[in-house]
Amino acid sequence: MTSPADSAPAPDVETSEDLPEQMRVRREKRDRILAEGGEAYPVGVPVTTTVAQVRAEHAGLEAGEETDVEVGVAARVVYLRTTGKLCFVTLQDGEGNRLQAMLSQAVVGEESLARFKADVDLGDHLFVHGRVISSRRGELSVFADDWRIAAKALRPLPVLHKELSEEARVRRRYVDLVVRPQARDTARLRAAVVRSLRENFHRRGYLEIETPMLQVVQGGATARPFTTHMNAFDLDVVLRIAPELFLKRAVVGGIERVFEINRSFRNEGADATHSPEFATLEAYEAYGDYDTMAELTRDLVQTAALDTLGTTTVTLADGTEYDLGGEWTALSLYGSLSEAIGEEITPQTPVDRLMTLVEKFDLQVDRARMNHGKLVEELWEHHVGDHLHAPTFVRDFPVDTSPLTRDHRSVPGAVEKWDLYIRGTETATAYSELVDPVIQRQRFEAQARLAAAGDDEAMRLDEDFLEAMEFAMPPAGGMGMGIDRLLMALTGLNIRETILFPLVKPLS
RNA sequence: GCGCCAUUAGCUCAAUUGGCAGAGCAGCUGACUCUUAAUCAGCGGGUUCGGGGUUCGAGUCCCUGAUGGCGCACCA
Repeated sequence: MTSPADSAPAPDVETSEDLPEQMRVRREKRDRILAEGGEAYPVGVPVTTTVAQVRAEHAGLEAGEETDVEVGVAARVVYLRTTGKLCFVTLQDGEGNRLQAMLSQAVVGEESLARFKADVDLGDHLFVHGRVISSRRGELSVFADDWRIAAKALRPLPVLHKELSEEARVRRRYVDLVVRPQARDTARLRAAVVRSLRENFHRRGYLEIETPMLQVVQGGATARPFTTHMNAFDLDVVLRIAPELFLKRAVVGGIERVFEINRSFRNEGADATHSPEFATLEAYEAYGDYDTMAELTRDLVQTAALDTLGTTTVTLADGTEYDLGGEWTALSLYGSLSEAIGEEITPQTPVDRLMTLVEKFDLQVDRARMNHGKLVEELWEHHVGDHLHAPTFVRDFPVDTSPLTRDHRSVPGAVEKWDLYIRGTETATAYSELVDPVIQRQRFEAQARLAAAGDDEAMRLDEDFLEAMEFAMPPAGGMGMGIDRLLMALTGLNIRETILFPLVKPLS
């Protein structure tokens, strides 16, 4: 919003000589338009329809055929072909639909056509009014009897024939959206996928809620949080690393099927699969367990693929196909690791033996922070995880890396947790939730000891959460899925391409 | 955080061994009433990412900083 103080006439751009030629030229055009009493940024233009509608309603027009249908449309100029007395301009809307406009000197007059050539640039938003016709070559067109600049672009559009460099795409996504069809497709696919997920949950009787992003106690995952401060309470708070502990409070309160799709934040490295702010889905279902959540998750992913792409065999950005359909492989963490290294590893394998193996395979680990679970997961990742390609559930994890998961009903020392790997990337995780408040307190105390020993990713003891659990949470399955990761699975793109405006470092 | 590679016109990219910094599109001027990334003729446009150094001479070599990509580490 512009405050009154800001609306004073802008001073002339004194630095115009310093600007690149093309920006200087466009600023001069704007100034000239205003000086001649015209408008470079009118409050509105009298549009009567959209580019898409014109195309849809006149799809059958034959080459050279004319109609009496008069329309007013506005969109961005992406091509200009200014011949002597008949000019052609291609307009493109936000979805990439294009429509040609033709400006004939015989219709608009010599003065208007000259002004068009002088004032209109690639990238401007242009309004044209006229009859819908098909050109002699069969191009659907508006045969203009009037035109107007709807908004003047002061910066040149990049070339439409080459993709922007990867950095330029991310830094100027708005330009990327104009020039690159896949940028538009990805933004729309993301919205469609999230919609599919929501509708699926609603069909299942789940309630969507929003839980705090500003939290007093770091919990729900092992990760380093962003820290900040609330002045009014003089209180240090963290941006949430997961919504888990609040969603469970909701289950305690009787919201027995609950989900949230929202952002979490982790103050860790950023790479092709990690973003400091990322969208997750978390869902809890009372009287379910991790098997219930596996079925749910497979259906959510497969239905999202069918709803948005029409198939579970998705075509990735590199042209390869990836099959998300059918049943998915399930394997046991300990079993698959034992098989891979040819030695029986169980939840009872001592830390010393695991450390020996880690050294034998030359894996780098932070010795001070290692426990049984971290070592097993390290070994598993290198021997099994890195080689997974097809969608795979990896089941039954070590207890000491899963403080919110209940003990396995039949495997001593393990917990009922699975991770879902898609194209080798961890995309979702689920538990049979730990609901015994006494054991939960013991797990938190173990985490607190790690934190005291300097592990800043460890969970903190959340007394308020424990009190909630002491009012009894029903047995439940819980699941978390990365929305960005799901988009990656459906497209084969880097995480930064699935996020419209990812965090980028300032240039200066 | 560590290592490797990259950064050149508005955009996408060239530039041999250290020897006059270029192309396509875009821009400007002119021609053209059915073009399709229009065409034709002509003309402009550069802090070669910033700073420092070596050299007669640096886009190119050295040091340093910034940003990005990839790999490793951490993580979902």
